[in-house]
Amino acid sequence: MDIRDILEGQLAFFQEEDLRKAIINKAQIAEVKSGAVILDEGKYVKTVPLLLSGLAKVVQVRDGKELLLYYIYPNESCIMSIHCGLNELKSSVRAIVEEDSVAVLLPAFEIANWQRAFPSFNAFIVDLYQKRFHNVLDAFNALAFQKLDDRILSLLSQRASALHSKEIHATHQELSDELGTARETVSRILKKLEADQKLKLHRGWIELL
Amino acid sequence: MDIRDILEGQLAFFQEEDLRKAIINKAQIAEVKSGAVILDEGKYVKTVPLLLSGLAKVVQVRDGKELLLYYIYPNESCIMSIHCGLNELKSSVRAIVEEDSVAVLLPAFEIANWQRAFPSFNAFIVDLYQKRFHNVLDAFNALAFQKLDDRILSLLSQRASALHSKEIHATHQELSDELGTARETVSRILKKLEADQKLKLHRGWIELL
DNA sequence: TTCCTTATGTGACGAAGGTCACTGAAAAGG
DNA sequence: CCTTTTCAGTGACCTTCGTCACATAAGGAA
Repeated sequence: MDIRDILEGQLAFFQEEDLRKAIINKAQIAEVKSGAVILDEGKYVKTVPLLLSGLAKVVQVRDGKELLLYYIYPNESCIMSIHCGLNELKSSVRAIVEEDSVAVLLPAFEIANWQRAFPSFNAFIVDLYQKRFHNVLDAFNALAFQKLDDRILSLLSQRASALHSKEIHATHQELSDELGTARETVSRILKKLEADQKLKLHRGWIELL
Repeated sequence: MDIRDILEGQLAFFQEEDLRKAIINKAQIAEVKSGAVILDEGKYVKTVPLLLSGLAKVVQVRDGKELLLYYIYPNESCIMSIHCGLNELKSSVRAIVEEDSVAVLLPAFEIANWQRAFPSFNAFIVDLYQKRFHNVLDAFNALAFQKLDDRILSLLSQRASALHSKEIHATHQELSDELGTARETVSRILKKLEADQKLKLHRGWIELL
């Protein structure tokens, strides 16, 4: 089966055929390995990734400290890329691939045109803004009102549901990074949560109960 | 001069005449006093306010604690109202008028129609999402990476520039509410900032230096 | 096995802020 | 003026976390 046909199918939520054609003609397909940085702070945006499969996360970075904002799921794009592309801004966040992914790379300069020309593309962007706005508000709330043990539990169940599995493969260090806190603190709290029968600890992975 | 003419002028950034007409026909004008709550958490949204003059703030509330998200300036609307209106969601935030304001109240059920029919209305909404997204990210960053003294200074200069004045009329209690912190702490830090010649304290107001 | 790397556990200590309990000073309203 | 509110200042103490300094333990690799 031709790659174009696969794309045509994957992009069915773009109703206009002309739009799908335009995307297939102008965009590239990229396989991206886990750990790759799709978008980095301080950089200008040339292409906007649209995730076909896999998983990516968007984090806020500041003097070494990283803080999770939200995840990008298949059939979603990175609103910060679009945002920066549209306004020729530098990114203030970093996007990192969590699981090996396949993405369509849309040229940034076409975004505004497509948005003007195709209602379903505009709807796609507005919808994305809405979702991310919500995500960032949630992240804000977590930071503002929840204590670390709740935030850790939330993060774990978020990851569990993202990967459809009760086993989260991550080190305490990785978790503490996403939460913007210290590894030791995460270890201590995880120990407490284990004592409370909420989870089971293993080297390198955690089992939610 | 007729109120309709004033409106026509104020709404000039909506390019389509049909849109301006529609707004003038379907919308109400309201004068809102300082302190009024335009949008409250847990409520459904019937009308979307578009601020003509004045100033409002949007805060996140949780068990009594309030936290400033961003301000709404003239010619802007409340993205959370739109968001909730479009998706028939309950609000999770509260919007409070800071300075006596005049607003056009747009019926929520028309928003989606107008957005579909009028490019400039769509652009208005997308633009608003962008701005607010940015604002919330900033709030998130402040919370995540800045210490209280910086956050207090930021808040004060934000308010100063919003009101075009170096005198901020607010009690320590009000400031601590917006920052989600304790009044005593704000008092202590303000004292320190005064000692550092960054500002001058008075009863009920603060002078930025 | 043995060695090495990486992940985790733990104690001691400190800093930032929140909480409580007052004190005193300014305005506002009789 | 005098009384009542409202605002602001202060000390003592507590909690949550971050930091530093190690001790261990689990897997790999040789």
